[in-house]
Parts: sequence; C-alpha cells; structure tokens
Amino acid sequence: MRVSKNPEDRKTEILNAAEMLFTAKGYSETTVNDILREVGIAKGTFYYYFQSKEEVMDAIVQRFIDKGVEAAKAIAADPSLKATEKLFQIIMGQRPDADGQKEQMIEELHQVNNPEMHQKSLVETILQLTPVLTEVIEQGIREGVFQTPYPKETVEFLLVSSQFLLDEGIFQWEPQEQIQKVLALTHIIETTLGAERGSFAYILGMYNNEKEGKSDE
Amino acid sequence: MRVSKNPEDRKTEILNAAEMLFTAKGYSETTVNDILREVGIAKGTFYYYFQSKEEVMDAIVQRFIDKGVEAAKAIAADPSLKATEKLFQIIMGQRPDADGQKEQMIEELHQVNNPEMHQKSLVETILQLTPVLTEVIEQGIREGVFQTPYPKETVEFLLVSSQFLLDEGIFQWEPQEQIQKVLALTHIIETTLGAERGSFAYILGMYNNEKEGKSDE
DNA sequence: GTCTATAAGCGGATAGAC
DNA sequence: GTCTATCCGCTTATAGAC
Repeated sequence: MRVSKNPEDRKTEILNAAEMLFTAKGYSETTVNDILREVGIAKGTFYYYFQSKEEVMDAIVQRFIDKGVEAAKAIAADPSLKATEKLFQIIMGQRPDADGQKEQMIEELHQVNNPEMHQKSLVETILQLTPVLTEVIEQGIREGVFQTPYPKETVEFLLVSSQFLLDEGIFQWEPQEQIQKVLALTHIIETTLGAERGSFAYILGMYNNEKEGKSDE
Repeated sequence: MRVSKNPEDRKTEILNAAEMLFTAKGYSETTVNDILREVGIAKGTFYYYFQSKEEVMDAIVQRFIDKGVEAAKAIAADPSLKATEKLFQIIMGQRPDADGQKEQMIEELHQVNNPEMHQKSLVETILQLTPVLTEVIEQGIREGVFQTPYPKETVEFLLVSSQFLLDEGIFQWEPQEQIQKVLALTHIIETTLGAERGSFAYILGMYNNEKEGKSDE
C-alpha cells in the first residue's frame, strides 16, 4: 500500500519518531531500520527526505535549540530584569519560571550518548546566543555596571567555557568540583566584564539553593 | 607465511599505518581493509589487537596528546622563562623553537573529519594541561605578577575557551575574527589573572608576526 | 599467545523500478 | 514520492596453523 503525505508532515513525522528513539536508546544504537519501522515507511522514503541519519540528528538539534534561544531572547527582552540578572540566567541556562516541559527535553537531549550531536548543539547554541547576550552586555555598559573593550568576544569566551566546561557529558566533575567551578565562573564573569565584585553573589545564592534541594520544607 | 612479532611492535605498526592513512584520506574514508593491506596482516589480527577501528583512533590521539603535554611540561620547567611567557606559549600552543614536525601533525589531525576524536583530544589535553599550568600560575602569584582566588579554575576556564573557541574544526571563523579573538583572549587572560595590563602585549606581537608571514625578508 | 583465512551478519546508503 | 533490491564497510565468528 502506498500512502502519499504532505512533505512537511512526513518530515516532521520522521523527526518525531527519530527524536523519541534517539532519546530512548541513543543515537548510534538507533538504526535507520528502527526509524522506518516506527514511522512505517521504506528505506527509500527515508533517504528521499534526509540525506543521512546524521542529517536527521541535525534537524532535531536545530529544532531543539530554537526553543532554547527563544527562551533566552525572552529573558533578554524582559524590562524588569537588570543586565546582571539576565546575563547570569542565560549563561547558567536558568529559566526560573519558564514552563517546565522544555527543561525536561534539555535534560534528555544532554544525556543522549552522542558526542557529535552534543557538540553541534553546544556550538549552535553559542552562535545563536552570542548576539543576544552581547546586546545585554552593551546594555550593561550603557548602564555603567559593565566595562570591557571586547563585549562580543567576552560573551563568546564566557559562553564557550560555561557551556563546555560545565557540561556533564563532556567533563565529569564531582559535585563539589562543579560547585567550585560555578563559584569561579561567577568571579570570572565579574572580572572579565569589569563588574563590581559581588554583583552576582546574590544570584549565585539562588542558584545554589535550587541545585541542592530546598532547606525549608 | 606467518610472522610473529613482539606485540608492542605489532601494535605500533598498526597505529603508524592507520595514522598515515587517517591523515591522508580521513578517518571514515579509510577502511579497515586499507589498514590491513598497508600493514600486511589479516583481519583477525587487527581485531586481536584492537576492539574496533575507533579504538585505533583513540590510541593515535592519545599518543599525539602525550607529545603535546610533554612539550608543555618542558616549557613549564624552563627556568629562563617568566610565568607570563610560559602561560602564553602553552595556551596558544606555541612552541617557538620546538622541532617543526609536531606542528604539522597537529594540522593533519585537526583536519581528520571526526568530531568525536576531536573532542576527546581537546578534553584530554585540557585535563592533562591543567595541573601543569596551575603550577605556572601559582609561580606567577608567588612572583607577584598574578593574582586570583581561583588559580586552578581560571586555568581550566582559559584552556577550555582557547582550545574550543579557537579550534578551526569546531568554529569556523574568518581570519579577521580569529585575530580579534586572540586579542580579546589576551585581554581576558590579563584580567582574569589579575596581571598588569599589557603583560602579554609584547608576546602577542611575536605571535602575530609568526602567523602573518615575516615582514623582514 | 599470535596469526591466517574465510564467511556471514548488520547497518548505512544508493539505484532504479513503479 | 515511495518502494525493493543491492552494495559496501565494520564487525563477529569459526576453524585451524605456528
């Protein structure tokens, strides 16, 4: 039986099935045949829509990143937040009151055992987040709380180091080391941006409380 | 005809052949059969020594990193160099008077089209370089030229950002952007380490001269 | 323990018929 | 657009020689 569908729908169908399988079993453990079975199509159809299994992964990553960048843009556009708060929230990937569903997806995708997908996702995120954050820094410079001759490059350096160094899939730090690194990063953010010492200290307190479980329950 | 060899020699033989082929044709374009033909062994022998083609890749990367770390240790141990010089040379991967053969190997390995190998190599390098550089920083602190409450973490931060951000295989920057990033990194090194502004300026001059071709020829 | 030879399985990718 | 058939490369298995 041959069923023709709207190309976009078919593509989305494949992506959804693949995403489910990739997150459940991992990328390399998922075969193209698995995807075919799940969607109910033949191999030729799959390769009509995607050039390779990897291209499917790329599309999923892209879909996923778009959501994260949107969240960051929302934070950046929030007029009630100070530049320091925006910065810290975006860099730490903290979205205090965003809907919780996305967070789960991030968790899952991070744990997918696939260095390649992982790296691509980090790189794309950094590239897309850079202009957003640079704008925040320049806002901070105008407000007089930040000061640096290299706003864009500093953002890139901070993003790269926080995304890669604090990523649990790339480096495996002990919980204690992780805390130490967040402390250090806070200090480094302050110094590289020429912010007043302690600008991020109170935000850091919030971050730690969330991570270590609430003490007031 | 059967030839028995010292296991270590055999292993090295396979690694050498594989490294040559990987750098010549790329990892995925090199088949296990290619390696067998080159070394002159049977398939069973290959899989007797290595569990997979990827394991061969890992071993090559490891061999390669060990050399780089040795070079860094040599720089760190050189009593004629100041802490600032040691730091900059190691972070920029500059070995001014080391034998030039290694540099070529770096180029080649960087171009092998394999993100996973690449990432592993960077992570390993960072992990092994951290203690070496941390010692240099602490030397600098004792000498009074550096000042930071987080020497180790700052080293990690600088290594991660320089290794990943300046890596041509991960981000593809225009030459001009690349230069801008090196300038910014220099500034960031100075501020994060609490060094005097301009401490690295003269070293930076050396770096640029080398990269852009000599003007006095 | 080291090595050869061969065959077969599996998964990604392609060609070409419908 | 969709399918079936097929290829190619990594990997495993087997059986046996030195």
